[in-house]
Amino acid sequence: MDTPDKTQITPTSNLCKFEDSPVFKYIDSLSPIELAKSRQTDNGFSSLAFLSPSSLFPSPQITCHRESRFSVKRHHFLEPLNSRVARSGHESNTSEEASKVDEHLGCLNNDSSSKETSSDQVDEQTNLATDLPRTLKYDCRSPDGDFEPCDEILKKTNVEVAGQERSPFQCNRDKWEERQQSFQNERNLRKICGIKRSEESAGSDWFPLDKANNSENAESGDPSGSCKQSESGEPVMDQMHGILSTCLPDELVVNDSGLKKDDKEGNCNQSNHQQFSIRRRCLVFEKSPGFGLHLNSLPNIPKGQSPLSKSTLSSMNRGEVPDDNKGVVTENSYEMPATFGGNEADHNSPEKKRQKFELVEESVACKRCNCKRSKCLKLYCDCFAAGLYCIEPCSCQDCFNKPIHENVVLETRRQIESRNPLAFAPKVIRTTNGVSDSMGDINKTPASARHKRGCNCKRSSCLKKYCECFQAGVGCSLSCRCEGCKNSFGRKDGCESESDGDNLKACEKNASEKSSHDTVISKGQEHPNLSVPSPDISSPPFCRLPFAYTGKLAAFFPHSIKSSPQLCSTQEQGSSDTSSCKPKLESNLDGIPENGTPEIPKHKCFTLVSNPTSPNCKRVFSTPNHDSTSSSTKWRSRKLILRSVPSFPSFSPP
DNA sequence: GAGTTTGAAACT
DNA sequence: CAGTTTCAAACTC
Repeated sequence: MDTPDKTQITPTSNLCKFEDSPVFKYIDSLSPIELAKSRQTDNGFSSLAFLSPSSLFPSPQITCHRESRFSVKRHHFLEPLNSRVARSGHESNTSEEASKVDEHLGCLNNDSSSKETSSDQVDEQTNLATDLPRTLKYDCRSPDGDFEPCDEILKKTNVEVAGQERSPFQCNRDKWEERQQSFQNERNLRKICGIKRSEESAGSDWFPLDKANNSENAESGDPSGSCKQSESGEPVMDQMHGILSTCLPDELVVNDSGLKKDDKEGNCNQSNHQQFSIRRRCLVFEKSPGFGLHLNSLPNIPKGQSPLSKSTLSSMNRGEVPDDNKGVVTENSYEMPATFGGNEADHNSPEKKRQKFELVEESVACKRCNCKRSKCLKLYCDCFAAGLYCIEPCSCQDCFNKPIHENVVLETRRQIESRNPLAFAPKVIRTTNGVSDSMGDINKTPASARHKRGCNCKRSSCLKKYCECFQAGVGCSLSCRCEGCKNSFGRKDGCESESDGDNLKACEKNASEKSSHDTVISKGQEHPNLSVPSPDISSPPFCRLPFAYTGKLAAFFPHSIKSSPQLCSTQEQGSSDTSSCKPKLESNLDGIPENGTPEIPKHKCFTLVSNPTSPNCKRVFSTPNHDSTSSSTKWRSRKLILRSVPSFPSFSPP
């Protein structure tokens, strides 16, 4: 009676088939159209993507949610009655938080056992159950274990369909199983490591995927004490990656490099899993228009408190995931949105840490809001705008920006982002290392940051905190429409302000060089292979490109930027990063104005700055014109990002 | 602390 | 896209 309807099954099967295939994955990533499609689907799937900001809404629900939906459907269609019965209770748990996992472990295990026995599982399945720890089993059954059902479906389908679709299914079956296993492993890992950690990692580092292997592997061995590999012998990471690809079309191909690398290096499960988790989160984040912090609000933070403690506390109070593992990570929690593209390298680098710390110190503390009529559900609310829940210190009234109203908050955010995808993106692109100095130079402002959209001051002369630029401690830029700008951090028109004549000259010089750089960059893009990843490259805190992509991409084009002494003079690290990734990307986007700063002449300024700094590189590429049409903007951004993939053929597996 | 000013956000 | 309104922070007293 539950015999799966072919029509119903087909889509799923096909989906698996396509996504499983490495070739298709690769093509998928290369094809903007396909990607856009899938994204739209995802978007429509749920607001999960939007919810993704782990820092804010650390709840594992996000991940589970997506997965669960997948699994539930299949269960209904394909699962044997007994299986469903056994699992029925389980499904209800799908949306439950990971924190409750333990509570259901026993139950789940039972379910899993029953299911495994009941269903004609392949030996692999059995083996998997045996090999995997309890938690893993749980995972299999858990709502998260959508893949198991899928696997079953596939198997059944294979039997039923036998000749018809046998080829495709057979071809992908193994992969599916592998992915399933890897998926389970990941879940297990997450359990072991603690969801929070993965979330933190997600919020903090994207790049870590690669680097994490080196550092984390050593530091955090696999709790289980063994490096796991899929039965097929294929590194779990690879499988996981495949799963990701399947489930999360958004994943950048770039990640593959890291994965592959991991595989080659024989990293342990934990790190891999962590990374995997991170990626997943990243993926989700990417989908989200962006959970950015309004950095301009950050400067308001009183400095009496310890950045770390403060940030941590803030995170906890606000319902964010506290960063327990890394002191520096606190920043992430705070910046979570912007940090989606965090770079592990940054964390590892002492200098980067210092910079981050400084940044945190500067901005972590969050001023409490005092909203009275907005219910803290509008961008008027600093907390809301920063992607944070209001907490006790807030003096707001009728506040809805609280975890208990998470749904409301998320929905509101979604709406706001639908209007303006960048609404929650960091307003200020801060370059601690001077990455955006390229831009800064152009603008002649000493501040190594810029307000993404620019201010619109009329009477404050940009000398008071009414001015977002001033408030953020950054100079005005060409993006600003302020009148009578006297921003002490840098006037929009002048390379003066604090800077002296030398700066002015430098500014001009930089501008000219910038042009040349652009040229170089363009060439580099044309010949991406020529670019060589730079190990030293670390993205500035503000320049967090989602996924490993950021780091990698940046790594590919540091040279072009560095070629300009001035641009890099201040701080090579960041500059290389930002510039590298930006120009590169921009080249791809030729003719496409960057979001929110369309007025800025690309070739004059590193308008790109806004982009690179953008919490999500995707945004970086989105066109300003599309701001109003959020969806279209998103798609385009993603397309662009994907297009950059070809630049890294060597890293991305075919 | 109340009132004013300011500019971003939201709305039309 | 421009103009207006709403809002909350910044500021002044």
